[in-house]
Amino acid sequence: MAGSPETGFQGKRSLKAIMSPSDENPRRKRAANTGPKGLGHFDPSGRQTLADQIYEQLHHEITQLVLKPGTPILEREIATRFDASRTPVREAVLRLAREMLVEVLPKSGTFVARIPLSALPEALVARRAIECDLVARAAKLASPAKILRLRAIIEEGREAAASGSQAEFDKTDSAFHAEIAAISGYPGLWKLVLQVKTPTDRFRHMVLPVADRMQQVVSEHEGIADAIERGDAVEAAECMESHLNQLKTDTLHTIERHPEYFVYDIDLDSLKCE
Amino acid sequence: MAGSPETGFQGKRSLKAIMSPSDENPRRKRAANTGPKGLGHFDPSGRQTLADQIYEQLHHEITQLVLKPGTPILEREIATRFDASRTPVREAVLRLAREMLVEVLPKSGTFVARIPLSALPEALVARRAIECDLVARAAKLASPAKILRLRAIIEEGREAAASGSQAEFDKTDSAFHAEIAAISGYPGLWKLVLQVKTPTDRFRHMVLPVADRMQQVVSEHEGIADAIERGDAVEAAECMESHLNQLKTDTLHTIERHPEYFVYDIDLDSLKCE
DNA sequence: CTAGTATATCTTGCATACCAGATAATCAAG
DNA sequence: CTTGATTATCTGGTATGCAAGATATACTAG
Repeated sequence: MAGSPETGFQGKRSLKAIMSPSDENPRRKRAANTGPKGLGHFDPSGRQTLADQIYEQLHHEITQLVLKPGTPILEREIATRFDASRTPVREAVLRLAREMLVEVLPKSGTFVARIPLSALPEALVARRAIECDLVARAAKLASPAKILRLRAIIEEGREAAASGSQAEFDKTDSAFHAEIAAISGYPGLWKLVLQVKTPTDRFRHMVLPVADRMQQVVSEHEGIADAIERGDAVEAAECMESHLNQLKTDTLHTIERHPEYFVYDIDLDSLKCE
Repeated sequence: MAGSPETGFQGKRSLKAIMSPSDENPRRKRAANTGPKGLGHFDPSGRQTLADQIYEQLHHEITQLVLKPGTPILEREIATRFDASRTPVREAVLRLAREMLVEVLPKSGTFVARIPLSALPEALVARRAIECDLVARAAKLASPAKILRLRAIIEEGREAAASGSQAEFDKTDSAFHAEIAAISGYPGLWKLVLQVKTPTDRFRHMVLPVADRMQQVVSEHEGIADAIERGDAVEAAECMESHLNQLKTDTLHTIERHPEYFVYDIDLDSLKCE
């Protein structure tokens, strides 16, 4: 799961606008575009701009820790790498800057950002608050069909775990949580979670790959799905909470192993408590 | 509250990097920038780029409903208005597009976005989930000093309400909720709330200005502050929830009065339930 | 050898120019 | 009058060029 949290708000015109009949001006003058009139012109629009592609690639490389914190980002170099000009690269870099994935020092340089320590507990709190709420709603609303889709996703995850493909597994993990958001009736909130989730994703990739963590996640997902199927909102929320709490494991140890990857904007000790 | 939800991730270099002493190359060649080495170079940096200014202005005008949904955004026109080129304007527009405040139809035009109906309940759910959690934590952590700051903000709100200044009042409202996030120990999560909050802000500006709504909000804020002061987490969360639930009022009525301002991506009826 | 200064050369921010695609006005045909 | 094709013209996406500021190296003075 690497893609952009939100694809933006682009779409294709679908309906012709109404002509304004009376215009005596002999000069051919294009009238102001009247804008989208039709309903539901939301178009996920396979159309992808160059900037989008560059953004996604860089986002992927940064979150997967291919590009390590501190690495310089040369706009010019990226441009040639993608055989494009600086403009779309700059667009992508600016998006990454707003997501705190890169830091840009004006007139100096751009670098892959270190992870602010504060982002880790914040991500935890936010995810718990939102996802526990969503999963509880999902438990009350789930239809058999939806539950089957959930089971299917879990099964994909089991296969990915068996084949040891971390990347593939991560995708199913995202899909699982996104599907719960969808079942709960608020699919749009998943992209909110995606935003806060990013720092923890980067973090996860620097912890030693623990062998059976994937299988453990699969069984936790099953527990959540079971609770949803039973319609047990409280239990579902509790499962989700303990599932998310697993993110805390190895935190301190990992930070000690890669101290140069973090920004110490909060006290290290505050990570221990709670 | 109109400012950008997040200022980005820009900062000034503060520490000189270490020189690499051995470089026999007689040609003057500037070595790659070594990037930020010092800790905590986060610099809110009064420095504001042209694009930032344009973004903030447009953001303000859109959320305050000065620019109504459907209004065309002419990059060229905006550029001349701000006496700048298209480049920074484009930057600003792209940011607005990602926040769903404008829709850009490639090669056709850019328009102030209509409000997706789905965004309203989503904002409610997200805010309840996050802010109820935060206020409960705040209730457990609040120090007398923090509570005084909260009271001060409430008082500012009361004055703004008395003078009937909606804009001023909105600022204090944002400040109140932001302060609670700060007290809870997760100030960064307020910007998350700001994101989902935007559509409801636009919505609020098209409902007839109800006379005493501001005073009512003040007393609700007081109730929340009281609960926090007593350290009653449960009561605080409940107060916050009912406070946020007030956003639902007049929903359907307002939508009927301005049907052209919305995108009907979900069923109207689904707004009634719950 | 050390410390401070000067300068070459990099960087990002902004301005301008160009292009393909989309729209609206006009025209032609039924 | 309606419908479809034509074309001028506008739009956003991209490429390129210039300027101000920041850094690393070379240089100078002690």
